[in-house]
Amino acid sequence: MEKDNIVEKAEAAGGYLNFFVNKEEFIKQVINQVIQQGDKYGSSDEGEGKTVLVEFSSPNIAKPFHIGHLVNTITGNAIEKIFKHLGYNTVKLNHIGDYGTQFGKLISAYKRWGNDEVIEKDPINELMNIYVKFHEEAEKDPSLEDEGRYYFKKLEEGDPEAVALWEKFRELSLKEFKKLYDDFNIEFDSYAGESFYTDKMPEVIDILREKNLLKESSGAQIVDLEQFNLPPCIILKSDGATIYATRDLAAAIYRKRTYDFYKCLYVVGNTQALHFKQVFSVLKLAGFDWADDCVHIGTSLVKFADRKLSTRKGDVIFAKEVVDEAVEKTLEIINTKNPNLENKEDVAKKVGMGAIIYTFLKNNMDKDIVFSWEDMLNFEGESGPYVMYSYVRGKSILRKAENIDINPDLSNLKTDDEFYLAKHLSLFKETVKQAAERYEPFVINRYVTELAKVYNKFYNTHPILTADKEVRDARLALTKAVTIVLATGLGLLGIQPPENM
RNA sequence: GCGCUCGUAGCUCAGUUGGAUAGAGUACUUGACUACGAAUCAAGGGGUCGCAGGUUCGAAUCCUGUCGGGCGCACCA
Repeated sequence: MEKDNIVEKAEAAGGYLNFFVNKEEFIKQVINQVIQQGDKYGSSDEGEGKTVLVEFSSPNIAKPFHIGHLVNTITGNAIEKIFKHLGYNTVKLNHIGDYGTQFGKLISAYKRWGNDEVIEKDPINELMNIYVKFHEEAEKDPSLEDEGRYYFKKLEEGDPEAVALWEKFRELSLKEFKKLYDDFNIEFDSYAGESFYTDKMPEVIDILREKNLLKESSGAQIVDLEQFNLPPCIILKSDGATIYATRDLAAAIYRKRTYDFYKCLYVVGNTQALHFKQVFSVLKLAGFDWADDCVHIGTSLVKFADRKLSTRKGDVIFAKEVVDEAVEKTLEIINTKNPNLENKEDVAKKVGMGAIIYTFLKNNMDKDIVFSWEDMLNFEGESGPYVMYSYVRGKSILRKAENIDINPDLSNLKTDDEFYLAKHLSLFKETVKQAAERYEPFVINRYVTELAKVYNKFYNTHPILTADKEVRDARLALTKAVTIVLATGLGLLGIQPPENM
């Protein structure tokens, strides 16, 4: 054990060995460390020189961004920030769904019913509308399907008109998605989607063929994965076309070459667990040992308490609705509780976004997220606003303090509540590490919640500004340390707390 | 049928490598604003950790079985 002044004595008690710490010394060390390191507190250099790729969000163009995508986006964003805090060089990849027969259908639909004016106004919904219309019409007139396939073929062949239309859809969609990413302050390093890998797939097939891994089965080319106790992975469909597994293989190889990643994290819905097991296994069979560095982080399915969300039945929640509701609700609360607040809209947005992020990162990903407007918009108790409010109160006190001793005597922090706070602050680094090891942002979420809770208790029982000067200054230092860690922790989740609310 | 996963308070969930009397929030009841911001705090009731075996000084945690829910199981992604 490291020699320091913290452990005072140790004694055995009923089969346990109890250590007694020198609280005074402990508190001093923790608080000084937090204040010195500021927003670097809890960081580390364990990731130095290592690149971690995080693939997340990955919406399909020309389709609405629903709540499932939102959960995924928020989760991936937090994971990236957590790894970054640990010193890793991180790269955020948005593997856009921009390839497939569906785009042939969309081109066909556009040529039939597309109206540029309407599309400019509300691109995704209008593209969605004509896409749905295509399917309705195709029920009556099956020849439409052929037309869709025809245009997809054109697209693959590089036909200028088809390509131009596809690019237009892609641009319009991305523009729309970026609005949402802006709301959450998310920026991607790459939008290389499925289409980006089209010309990289032949090589994958060559590699697999060369290693004798490809087998013919019912007309399709597959890789047998029986030794892994997995169903076979289809590489080429019986019509000779590629499939998403092929694209994921090409993407993985491309990424390894381009970034030489230490880890490649796929933040994708839990429902695709088997798919990733198959893809990683194929890579392994092909001799790519780095397949072990590829990790599927399966995000939670979102459902209602009594039923599951169903796109088909129109029982869906769009990301935009969630954002709008949260901001509106926050504005209402501000208007009743703090009507004179400046920049209400800005604050409402921060608090609203924070509430959403908090809700989605509240529990571990093995469980489904039971969505309820009531819970999401309840800003009391364990919630984003609760933690942000604790931060805001701390900052408010710090702003009011005058004539502070920059280097206060921290031995004035004698109460249990103060000790618990210091104790909790000391746990931050370990918490960040654990969140990364488990690939679970909720670990951070629980941490900041607990810290806020302990601070609120302290706040409610002990005077800060009105305490004797020496005690006051020590408590101010403690408050400062708490606000630093709260802001850092929230930041790792992608939550930006306001200074007032 | 097979694989993965979950089952802890009315509800939503913590409880990582087995340890002291199983914890939060919510909801409900009650108390605290002439106090640094009440989006806060304090107090109370609420449990066969799905069930049954097993491993051992000790199991919510590990093993086996079983029941129940979710997801997935070749040419969609």
